[in-house]
Amino acid sequence: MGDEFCSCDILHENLIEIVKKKMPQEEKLYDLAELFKVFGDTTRVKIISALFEAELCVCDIAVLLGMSQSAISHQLRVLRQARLVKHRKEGKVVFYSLDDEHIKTIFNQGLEHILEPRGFEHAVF
Amino acid sequence: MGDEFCSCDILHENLIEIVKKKMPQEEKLYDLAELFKVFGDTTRVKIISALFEAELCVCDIAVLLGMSQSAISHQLRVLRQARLVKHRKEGKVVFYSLDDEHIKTIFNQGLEHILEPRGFEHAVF
DNA sequence: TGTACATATGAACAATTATTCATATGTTAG
DNA sequence: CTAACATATGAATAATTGTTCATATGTACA
Repeated sequence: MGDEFCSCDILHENLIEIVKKKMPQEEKLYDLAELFKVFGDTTRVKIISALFEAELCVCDIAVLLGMSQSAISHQLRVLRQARLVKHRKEGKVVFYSLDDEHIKTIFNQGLEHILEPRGFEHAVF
Repeated sequence: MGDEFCSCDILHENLIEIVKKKMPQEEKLYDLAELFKVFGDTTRVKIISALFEAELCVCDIAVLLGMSQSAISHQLRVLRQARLVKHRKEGKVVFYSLDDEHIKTIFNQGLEHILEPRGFEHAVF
């Protein structure tokens, strides 16, 4: 190995302990990663972005994104399980809409981040 | 197929057009998904969460998370490329810290979402 | 100059995940 | 009850991605 110990550990040992204590529970961080995983797919981001504008049925979304009904339905299930969208049934048709205010904040902050101009440190030459 | 058309399309045709026009560019949505993908991994969420508390070197993080130096280094690269962390070199040691204010908002909104009590619609019996 | 050490990186493997295809469920209209 | 339709879902496949292992880079110090 050789990965286990390094002089650096000794130097920052206390700091590591302090940080460890301040960090949220392991389980919370796991759930948080699961949540962001849901945002981390182009199809789902597009669906969310569409539902930002209006309530839509499954078929609308499929047409809008040019994808199969099945693919959309599978992704809507993921979004539902993460409680990001809610659904309303009207006869055969199921309408989906956003379920949460946090989504808008997360989404917009994400957009702001990617639109931010790059500093020197990040320049890709 | 049979997925291509449905009566539903005809009903909401106008709505689809309106939504399509309002949605951000395809490319932006792709980048956004890429950004969230970076948040969507337990190891990286833990790293971010640790850097919330203090600037740390690679080795500190490896010890803190009980993972190999290599694994951490690979993940730090991903975080760097997404401009979520910045680094500062001091001799052999490289210190990492958070690079962006949006991260904190995104992170906290995410936490609020997962900590939110579940409504009836989402109850898992 | 050479050794020790912190970090970075390439390749390979294992695990996860999105989409497709086929089919099931549930609702409406005849 | 049956046919038509919107949506959901299971299984399989294809693509993506995280970690490991081995090794490279670059800095400090003797």
